[in-house]
Amino acid sequence: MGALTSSSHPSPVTSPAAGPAAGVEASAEPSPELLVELSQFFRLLSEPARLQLLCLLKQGPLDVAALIEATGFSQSHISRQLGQLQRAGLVSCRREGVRMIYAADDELVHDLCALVQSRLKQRLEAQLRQLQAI
Amino acid sequence: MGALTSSSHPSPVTSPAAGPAAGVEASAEPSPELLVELSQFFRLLSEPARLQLLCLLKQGPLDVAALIEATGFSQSHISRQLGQLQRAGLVSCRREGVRMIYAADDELVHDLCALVQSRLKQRLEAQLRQLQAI
DNA sequence: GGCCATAATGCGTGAACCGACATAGCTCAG
DNA sequence: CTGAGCTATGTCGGTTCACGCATTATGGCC
Repeated sequence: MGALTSSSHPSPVTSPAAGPAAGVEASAEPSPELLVELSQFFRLLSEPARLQLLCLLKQGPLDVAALIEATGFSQSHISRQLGQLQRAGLVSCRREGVRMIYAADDELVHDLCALVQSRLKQRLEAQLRQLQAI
Repeated sequence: MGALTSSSHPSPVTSPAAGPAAGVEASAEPSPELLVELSQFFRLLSEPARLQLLCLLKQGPLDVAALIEATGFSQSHISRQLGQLQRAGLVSCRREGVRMIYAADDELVHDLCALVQSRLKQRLEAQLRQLQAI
């Protein structure tokens, strides 16, 4: 059963975009480890709380108390999220007496957010046009 | 208790990057809805399986069977992930007889992956230098 | 019409993780 | 040294979600 399918069609599509032939095997495919690392990075950004922390820190260094005040989350939660972001190198912290001052340590995040934001806007506009066309 | 600390330093940091003053309130802060939408988008990329599907489709349109073959996941799982990606507009599908041909429908994802990948590489190199310095 | 292949959907299980409460650790004032 | 404030961590309940199995829906072939 499986033999027929695998032998019958090297190119699974009949459209002109079938492919450049030859490289049936994974050619320019990223390694599983890279995929895992990429996904782990994106996972950090997949939580509104963490994104909010990054946005707040983008405007300047803040201590944990200020972040608690700004977000309304519990102290333990804030501290945990900051720990994750720090391990990923997205934020850095230093002691200021008894306080811990956190600072955004990576411009990339905001670039990514801006790119995605523009894409979301683009999609909404397209949906709007579709609605208006009807 | 807090009176002394609050009266002594309105700015929580003593470093030169204390802040632009004035805008203590959330000024250029994104709305919670936007944060949620951004996080939902990033969540799509927070799973190695979905990233792998996007990478495979980047090299050309493929049907579900080919994606199953390439990834080793179950058919139901592949179909579900493709459904999520399609709802987000990252992939598009068309019928080809009994087959469903999926195609990557957004260049942005690969740009994002490339940016993050370069960042990961950068971090690894930095760690390597730190190890060598010792 | 039935039959088969392909893809999509219900359902269940297990792990991962959010978020809060309680506790321990660290630093400074007295 | 002792107490008080700020932060990090152990623990736990609730939710989400990946992943596979079984079933259903859809289109081609006899």
